[in-house]
Amino acid sequence: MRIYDTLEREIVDFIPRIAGEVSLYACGPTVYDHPHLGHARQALTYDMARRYFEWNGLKVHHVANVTDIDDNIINRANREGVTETEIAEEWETIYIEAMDDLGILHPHDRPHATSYVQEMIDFIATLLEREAAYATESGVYLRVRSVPGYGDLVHRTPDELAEGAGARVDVDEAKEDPLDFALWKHGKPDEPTWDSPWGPGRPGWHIECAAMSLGILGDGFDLHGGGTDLVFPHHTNERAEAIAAGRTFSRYWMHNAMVNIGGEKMSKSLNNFTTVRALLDEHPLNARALRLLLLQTHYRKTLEINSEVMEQAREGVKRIDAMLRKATGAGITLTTTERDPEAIEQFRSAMDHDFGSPEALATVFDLVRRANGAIDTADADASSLVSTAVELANAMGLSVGSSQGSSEDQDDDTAEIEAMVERRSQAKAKKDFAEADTIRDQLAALGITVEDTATGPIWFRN
RNA sequence: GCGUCGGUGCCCGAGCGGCCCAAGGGAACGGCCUGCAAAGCCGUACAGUCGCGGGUUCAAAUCCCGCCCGGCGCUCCA
Repeated sequence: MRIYDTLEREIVDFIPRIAGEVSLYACGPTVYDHPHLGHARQALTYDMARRYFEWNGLKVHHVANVTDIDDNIINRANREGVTETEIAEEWETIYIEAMDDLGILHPHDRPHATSYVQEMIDFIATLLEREAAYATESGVYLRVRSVPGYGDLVHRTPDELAEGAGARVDVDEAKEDPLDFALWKHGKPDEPTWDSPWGPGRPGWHIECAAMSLGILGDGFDLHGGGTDLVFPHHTNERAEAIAAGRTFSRYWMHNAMVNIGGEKMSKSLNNFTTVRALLDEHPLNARALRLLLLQTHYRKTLEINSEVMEQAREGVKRIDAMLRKATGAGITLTTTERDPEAIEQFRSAMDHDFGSPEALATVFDLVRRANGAIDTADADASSLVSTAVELANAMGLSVGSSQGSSEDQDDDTAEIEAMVERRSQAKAKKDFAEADTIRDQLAALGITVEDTATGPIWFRN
């Protein structure tokens, strides 16, 4: 397995800390608003990675945090006149529901910043002991220039980073250096606080991820991921905190590219975002179509999402579904014993190269085409081709053939539909095509498509 | 401005120096199948070339240099 490592800035061999196991930390959301397509891409990227590792038989420990205290949450709580906890809980629930609907596997651990305050305090105490941090009247700060290799992740020296820093950030006169950032902020009125050796206050920046990732996964864990916009300052500073504390941090860094809309990054601040919920509500196939669209684009490439590409992706999903429908109609059942070894090898080879999901998916679609042909000609290979296609698609979370969509609420009229399909067959047998077509139109009006196959008609909901 | 990533057919988008006269998906066109459809299969046109100009190499979409254009980062941000 080879992965593009942001730190090395090249594709490197990925060798887990413990053979056969992968520890993965993917920065999760700050919960104060709807997740948008950018969050979906982030979550889907690491879901893909995790699924692929697991498909390969690796034991994955996937950690994704929830940041449940920060300025945005405090601001929203004050604006709405409720507590920070209420805001965080409300939006975390909405976030998790959205991710569930996207078919994203739950991380094995979902730590909350507010549950790790003591660990953060201990962490900061260590930094002070090592003189990598200092206290002022406003809080505790990391002495950034004391950290060896600071800026390596963004490939900038502290001096280069300092060029813009003073101009953009309010310069706190008490800080030794403009680059230094708060590890602990002393409490202000109208803010929740925790007791600490430095007085009541709250955690500063980046420290929650450093404390939680090392706390749960331990030193030298394997892989740390997030969006490219987190490389600086978030990941750079998390890493600095860990190094300054004498810890070994993540050994590989992965960053997914942004989702663009209208040529610009989708983001809260630009207010140009589409929420996951809005996309999901727009079409029942969109959860799977979004996953397909993202998988068809390499995770490190910026992707523009609009209604046109979503429509194209939905057609792709339909193509895979149609194959399975056709196979089922022809009496083919999925097997776990027969496989197309060549396709499996191609798939694995593509994914092993820095998660080459677009190429991996190309082998799936090749399989779909070959399977369709085999079904048409009643070829003996049909069953293994179909099974392999379904297995590989599902390895990427495309939910082929599972209880996708709304299977439970569609039972009430099934008998009626089947009766109509039967009447149409009888009409066809009597060569009463006008009647047959009338029934087909009626079914279409109910959102039902009927397809005639060599083994009789099959129907499905659009 | 500095840093970084990218510019491939009608659209999306792979392509890890020779297996690329460039994958896969979508759309289009023709044929087969069908009572007609749908789905599917087969085939065709699309990129004679991979933003532009140089260079390295026996060989470049793939490496190097310059230029043009765009994204992202330098600020909360997935």
